[in-house]
Amino acid sequence: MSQRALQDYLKATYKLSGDDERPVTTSALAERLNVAQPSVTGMVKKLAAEGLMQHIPYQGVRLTPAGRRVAVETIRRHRIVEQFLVQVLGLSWDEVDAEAEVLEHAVSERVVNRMWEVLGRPDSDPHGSPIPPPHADLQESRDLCALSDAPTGVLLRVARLHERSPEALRYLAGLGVVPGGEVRVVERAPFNGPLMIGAGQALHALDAGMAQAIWVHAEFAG
Amino acid sequence: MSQRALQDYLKATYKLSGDDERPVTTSALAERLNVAQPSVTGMVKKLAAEGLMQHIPYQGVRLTPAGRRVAVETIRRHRIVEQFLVQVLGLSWDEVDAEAEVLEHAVSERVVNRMWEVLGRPDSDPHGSPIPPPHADLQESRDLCALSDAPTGVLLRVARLHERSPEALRYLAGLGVVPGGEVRVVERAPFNGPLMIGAGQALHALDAGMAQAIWVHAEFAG
DNA sequence: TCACATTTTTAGGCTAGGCTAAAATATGTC
DNA sequence: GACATATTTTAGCCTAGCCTAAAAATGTGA
Ligand SMILES: [Mn+2]
Ligand SMILES: [Mn+2]
Ligand SMILES: [Mn+2]
Ligand SMILES: [Mn+2]
Repeated sequence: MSQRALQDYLKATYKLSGDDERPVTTSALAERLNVAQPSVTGMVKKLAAEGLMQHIPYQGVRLTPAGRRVAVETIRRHRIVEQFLVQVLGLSWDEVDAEAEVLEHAVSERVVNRMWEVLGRPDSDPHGSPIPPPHADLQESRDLCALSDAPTGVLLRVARLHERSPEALRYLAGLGVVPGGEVRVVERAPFNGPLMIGAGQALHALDAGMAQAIWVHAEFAG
Repeated sequence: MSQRALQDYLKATYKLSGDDERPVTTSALAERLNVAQPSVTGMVKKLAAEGLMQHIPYQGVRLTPAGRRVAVETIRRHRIVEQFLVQVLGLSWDEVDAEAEVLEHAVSERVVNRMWEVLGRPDSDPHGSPIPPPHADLQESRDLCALSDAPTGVLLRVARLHERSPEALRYLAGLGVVPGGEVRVVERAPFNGPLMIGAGQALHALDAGMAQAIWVHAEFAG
């Protein structure tokens, strides 16, 4: 198996599985990886044979501890590369994801750790996602909740942005929604409708899907 | 075709072809790329169909102008990455070649040009090989000759080291042979035998093959 | 509990980039 | 100019990673 395919499958499984490590369907993987469902079934069998996944036919897949380690190391490389591209090479934070999606498979452990050192051992990437120390595990969403699930009226601090398209990120930044910034949910339309959010002085309508990509600190003692 | 295969084949052809752009045999490519000869014939046909090479069966291959451009851009990325790994990330100059061999296919034009700017637009890599400006052509061995062809007794300045193994590079550095350093050919054994070279105070015997990897300025006005 | 819609896997095929063994071509020697 | 030898190409095969269409398993609701 190519490193690229292997790492992308494990990473996608990890991200879809969540902190509670619930099983992931092959169709969810297919959608996330932009490949057909039978392609996923084929790859999943190989990854299971390698001991990186557990596959229960018709049920779904789960990462083994070994698979989880590969996934976490790949995500760590991705985030360090992103931070490096922004801090050292001056690329803009909304466009580094695509570059990192390739480079995460090409940088060696030595190179990525040197990057991390040169950056001063940062603990998060340009989108607010955590960077663990070498070989450490990753706790993704400690004390965070999506803006779509956040209480109304409370002042909240933005922790991370999960949206990957540069356009979406620039749009959110234009609204004042950036990691470390403040937002308030003013009103929530019923039936999973758009949210009215306050950021700075202004009030904006925000699609519910986009609100899921915005993670805020659950308790904001601001 | 994958970018990786395409770029490595064109790069190898460029390097084996030399400044006079003489035709390259498929067996020479096979040896350089560590693949079997029939694999090269197959790839060469595809690259010729893409307009990147001209293939005359049983004779050899030559790069087209388009193929040469791809080769030069790939070599440029390789050398900028090497210099960046040494200068910014602190890797040692004898071990960056292997890293660059992978990264040269993964860094985008934007990233490599930012690296070049951050480095202060260097005109050579850690081994003394030239780095052209963006989109410029490459003149590899202007006024250089291999130590194996250099005149005896004359003080020479080392321009570049073509050897790729870290062990060989460290050995040469241990002898005092580094880009920018000085050497003198004291004696040359007949039948392409070893050379006696002077570097600093000391005198060393050097294999003729290794002497081919050392390029010196043809006229040293030192 | 059984029919039906949905999800997943299997079956079979394709391209890329390798391989070995056999056939074709080129070259050096007499 | 003919032949032996070396080089190169062709033929046929393999694995990886993708695809579509068909078959099988799942689970829903009457
Ligand atoms: Mn990736
Ligand atoms: Mn990120
Ligand atoms: Mn390469
Ligand atoms: Mn170099």
